[in-house]
Amino acid sequence: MDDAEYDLPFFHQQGFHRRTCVVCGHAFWTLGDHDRCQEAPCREYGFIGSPIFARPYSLHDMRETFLGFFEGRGHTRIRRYPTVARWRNDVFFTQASIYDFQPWVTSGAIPPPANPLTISQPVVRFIDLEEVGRSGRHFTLFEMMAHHAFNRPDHEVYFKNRTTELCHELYVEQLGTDPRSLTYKEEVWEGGGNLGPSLSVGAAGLEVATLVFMEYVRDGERLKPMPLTVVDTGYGLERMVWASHGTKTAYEPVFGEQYEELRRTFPPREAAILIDHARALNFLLTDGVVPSNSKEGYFARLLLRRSLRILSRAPEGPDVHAIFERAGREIARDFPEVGAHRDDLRRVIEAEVERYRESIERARQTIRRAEERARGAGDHITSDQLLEWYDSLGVPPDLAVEELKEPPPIPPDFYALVAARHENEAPANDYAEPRQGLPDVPAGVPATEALYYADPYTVTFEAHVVWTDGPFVVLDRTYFYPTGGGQVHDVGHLGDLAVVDVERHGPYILHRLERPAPFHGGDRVHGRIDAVRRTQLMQHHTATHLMNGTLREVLGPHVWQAGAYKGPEFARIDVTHFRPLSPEELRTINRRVNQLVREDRPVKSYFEPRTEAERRFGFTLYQGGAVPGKDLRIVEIQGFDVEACGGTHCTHTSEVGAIDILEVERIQDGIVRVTYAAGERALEIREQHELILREESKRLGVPVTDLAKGVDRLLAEVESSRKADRERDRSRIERAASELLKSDRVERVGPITLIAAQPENYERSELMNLSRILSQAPGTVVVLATERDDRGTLFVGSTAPGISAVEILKSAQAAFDGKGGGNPASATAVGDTGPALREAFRQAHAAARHLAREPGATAQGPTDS
RNA sequence: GGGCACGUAGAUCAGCGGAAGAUCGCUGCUUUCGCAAAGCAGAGGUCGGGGGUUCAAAUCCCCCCGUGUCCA
Repeated sequence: MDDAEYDLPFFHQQGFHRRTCVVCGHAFWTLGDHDRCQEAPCREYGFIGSPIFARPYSLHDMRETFLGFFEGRGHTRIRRYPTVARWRNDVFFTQASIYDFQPWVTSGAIPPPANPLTISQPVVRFIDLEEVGRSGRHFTLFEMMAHHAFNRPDHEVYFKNRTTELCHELYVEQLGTDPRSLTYKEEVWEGGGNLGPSLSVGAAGLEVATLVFMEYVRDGERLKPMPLTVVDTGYGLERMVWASHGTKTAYEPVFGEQYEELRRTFPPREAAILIDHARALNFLLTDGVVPSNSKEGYFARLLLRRSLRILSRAPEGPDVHAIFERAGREIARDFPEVGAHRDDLRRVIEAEVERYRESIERARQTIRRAEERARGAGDHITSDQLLEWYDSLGVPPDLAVEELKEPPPIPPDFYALVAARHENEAPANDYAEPRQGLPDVPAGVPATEALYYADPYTVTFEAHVVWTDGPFVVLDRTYFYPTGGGQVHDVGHLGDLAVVDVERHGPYILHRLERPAPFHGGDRVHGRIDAVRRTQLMQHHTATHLMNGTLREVLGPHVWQAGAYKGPEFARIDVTHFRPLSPEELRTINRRVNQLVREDRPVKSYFEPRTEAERRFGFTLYQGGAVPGKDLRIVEIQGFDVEACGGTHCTHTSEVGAIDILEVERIQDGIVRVTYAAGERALEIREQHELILREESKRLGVPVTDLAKGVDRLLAEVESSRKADRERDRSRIERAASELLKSDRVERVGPITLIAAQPENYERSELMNLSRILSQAPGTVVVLATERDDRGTLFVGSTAPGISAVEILKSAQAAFDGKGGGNPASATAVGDTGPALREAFRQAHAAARHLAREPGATAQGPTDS
């Protein structure tokens, strides 16, 4: 980055000079006479015991001071975004305030909610989890204070100079920092293909702000200026509060009294972890994360289980709910939504605590059994086993060691070894790929006016072609709905040609025709939408909002939409929930959702300024993911459900007709999927089902109401006939056995009873059973041969301990080219038929007779074996 | 999203290429005035589903389905 990037008029006006840090080598600007930048590790902390601000601040005071300062300087205060970044698929959590505006605002696709703006954004970072409680300054969740400006060529708000000036003014004039103690270190920021200069602001060893200027796009080796430049700043609120107190760690002023109290029971590190995790969980659960074994849910589980593990070491201490709720009440003073559904969150935590208990109990059993087995084998549990248990059973190594009589040592680098087990795994997914295969519309083509928002009922219209490319057509205005928001696209006709697909592409709506478009720019075309399909899509979409609201109502406000699909055949919604739905819950949901249909509530769709909509309805608006932009399209089912949504909807709930739940499944831990049909499709499916019921009841000859009984009867019949088959086989074999036992096939050879026979057409398993019956008495050797399906089978069974069935078999196998083997008790080989088989049988018989005469042959073996 | 582990009798699990098992529970009998308990006997299994390898698969391989867990 060019030095000139940092050479700001502000620095010169104020009399800053540029130095180079003797430690890190970075250039920095200062009014003082430092030879190094004022950030650790280049210099040690200097604010402990001597705060750098004029007075101590609480979190609340500092937040208000910051936001007020920027409001006083032309910024609009924006509400926080959820800590779960549902609007992005490259990350789970909001890790910086700028995440709120990526990718739509920062790419220029959608205008920011305000410009410039200021915000306090709680952010979650798991990268430093191990440092929490240890370093005295790390948190899983912290508030990133920020002021942002988005500059377009035609509208410059402010950039580097003003940003730096504002920052300096905040610290010096508002907070009373000695201007000579501040250093502005030159750095380069890079991320997501963009980069730009940044200034890291240090004071007394602390990095008190980062000022990032997103300015360039990397284009190979060259840098291209961005059409939209962005001021991205970050000020750690907890850090600022800490610096205002100058305490030993940041935890005292941030965690306050609760920290003092917990420290009476727990060491400082554990007390800090407990509160830190409780704070983060309060935000995460409020924002709709349900603890689970994958994705964002796992991080919530991790925090909770770490806390439970600590708490289990102090059984007399407070329980997890007490700590969680205490922390929640503290947060609710400034973020009321966090305290709003405490009972519901309590249930979520209870369910998770229960699962943890079960999981630990299971693990304990496994450990005990494994050790018994190992000891039985004269072996012991290895450190490697501890690793395996942690990975596959979730047993913390210290717990495993507690449980073992002879524990192995826990490797000092245990968690590094765990990480090593996972290092060859696929990396996390990236930004969403832009939709493939759509042509780029050249600049200058006017944006498509989307008419379906205002009027979802019109299905025929006139419009002008503004651009075409092969089968793709862009009109000046359209009623065709493009795939989006989980709703599939319309189909229909433009002129005589079928529209097979409709996609949104930037500001354009692309109609894809069945074949290349014969249109030219300026042509007037007649559009006709498949009204039946559109109506069905509208019914499914409105049904989905009804279902979503009902699920929240019945299951609790922890329920958030985690995905949805509205097609012409059926619709489905995935929601966060901590256990499968019970039949009673399902019934309640079914009743309620259809009641709402019958109530014929008005459904209003309208645009509203974002800040206003958020103020009125809160974050549950964003069920389909956060929608940036100044104005939101609101779909409001009167008195029931409000969501930001771009889909086509019925205007009254009765138009949905009816909703039939088709299927409920747990698609993953923490996510429940409900599939249903509405309107005409609900009727169709109901008719299909009824037809099936009627036909099947006719087939079974029972009334529909007795179908279950009929099926039970049928299954019982199947079962008993299978049993009868088995019984018949058994008695046939038993008969054969008793005939054999009476025949001259039985001979006594010394202490051994030898039975050799060649029954006809037996299966291998039948031979085995026959032999089993024949050799019930100990000291019996059985040799059997049979032919079936052009294969000869030779079977030897032995209950004489000294005589090995497999040995006898081996001696005869070659005679009929038999393949097989076995053990001393039983052996089988399959090979040729005819004379070869008879020869093998003869050899086996002879070998058995020979072995029986050997001195080692006994009828009774050692009884203890 | 990926790795690993696990799905065997009503329950908890063993077996991990050669003739499906243990414990508890269940049923019956013995014993008892009755209960508990004990003893004896018995019922209960398409070894999650589907392909494959093999003379032979609960066991090995592949694909599904389900559960648990760890990591991103």
